[in-house]
Amino acid sequence: MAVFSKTCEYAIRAVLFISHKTAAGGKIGIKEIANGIDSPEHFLAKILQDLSRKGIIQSAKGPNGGFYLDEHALKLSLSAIVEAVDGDALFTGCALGLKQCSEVNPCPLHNQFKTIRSEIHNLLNTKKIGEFNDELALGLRCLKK
Amino acid sequence: MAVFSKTCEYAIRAVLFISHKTAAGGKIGIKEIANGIDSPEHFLAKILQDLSRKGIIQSAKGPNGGFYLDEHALKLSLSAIVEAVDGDALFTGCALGLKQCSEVNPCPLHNQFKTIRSEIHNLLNTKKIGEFNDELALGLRCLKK
DNA sequence: AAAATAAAAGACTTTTTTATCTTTATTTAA
DNA sequence: TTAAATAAAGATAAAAAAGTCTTTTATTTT
Repeated sequence: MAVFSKTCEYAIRAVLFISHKTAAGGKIGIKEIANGIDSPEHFLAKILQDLSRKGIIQSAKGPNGGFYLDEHALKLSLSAIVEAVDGDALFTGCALGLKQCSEVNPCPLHNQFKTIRSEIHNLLNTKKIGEFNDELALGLRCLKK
Repeated sequence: MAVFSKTCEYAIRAVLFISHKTAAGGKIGIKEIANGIDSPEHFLAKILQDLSRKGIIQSAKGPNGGFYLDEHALKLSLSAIVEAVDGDALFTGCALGLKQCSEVNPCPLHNQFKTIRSEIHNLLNTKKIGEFNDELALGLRCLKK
């Protein structure tokens, strides 16, 4: 199993791509995004529509339209994307799938995974959408293949 | 997204249950296991058949038959179960799903997730199947609900 | 040898995830 | 005000994961 769903992988890659490509203002179209992150265009469209409805990214129709990020969106952390797409199971769920697993009723892996989950949550909370722009511009980080 | 697939969650819970229930020798049947970990019986049967084929657990047909663990199996770590069921994507895959993500061609989250992945791998490598028996016997750890 | 027991195997169904294709609505610019 | 551009929405489809049910095979006990 992967850490994130395919949908969430595409979502994160797309948002970072939009951030990087529109850092100088302007918008970017779905075709260019799908191509830039190597994802199926129409499937990605659905994902971005959803993120747009949830206010995580912005969009505009018509000529010169496309996707972009507003001031608010730029300050969001990666966990906002993950929670919007995959929910909070990764941060709060039991590793062994037990609904009632808790401090007082722990599964065998409860304590160990509590630590790991909080590390993941902390990492995704700390990393902001816009903070990868520079390295992406320099070609030091990859979002496709 | 959860950390493990549902199949893998059942697999881990079932193997720990078998270990605990057969610690004194003897075998345990699929019905009792499914009931003990709150999983669908026939679905679990398939999972255990697979683990049995792969030598991670043992089984015997006929009256007084059932599932059990041999000497070798008891020494295995949880990562053996995870790798058998979910493969090694959790330990080696790119968080953003990029096939060619690597040290020289890293995704934006490569370094952070390298650490997290190795912590998970280390945890699962360290924990042995038999080491939960005592706490399970004392009712201090839960495998169902 | 027959009956009973229990896992193994096979066929099938349902649900979820991932993906594709077509049509509609909105906006801009000529 | 019409044509072009572009996201939004809807309808399917394909693939994978999860779950169920039935039949077969192997083993043991009587």
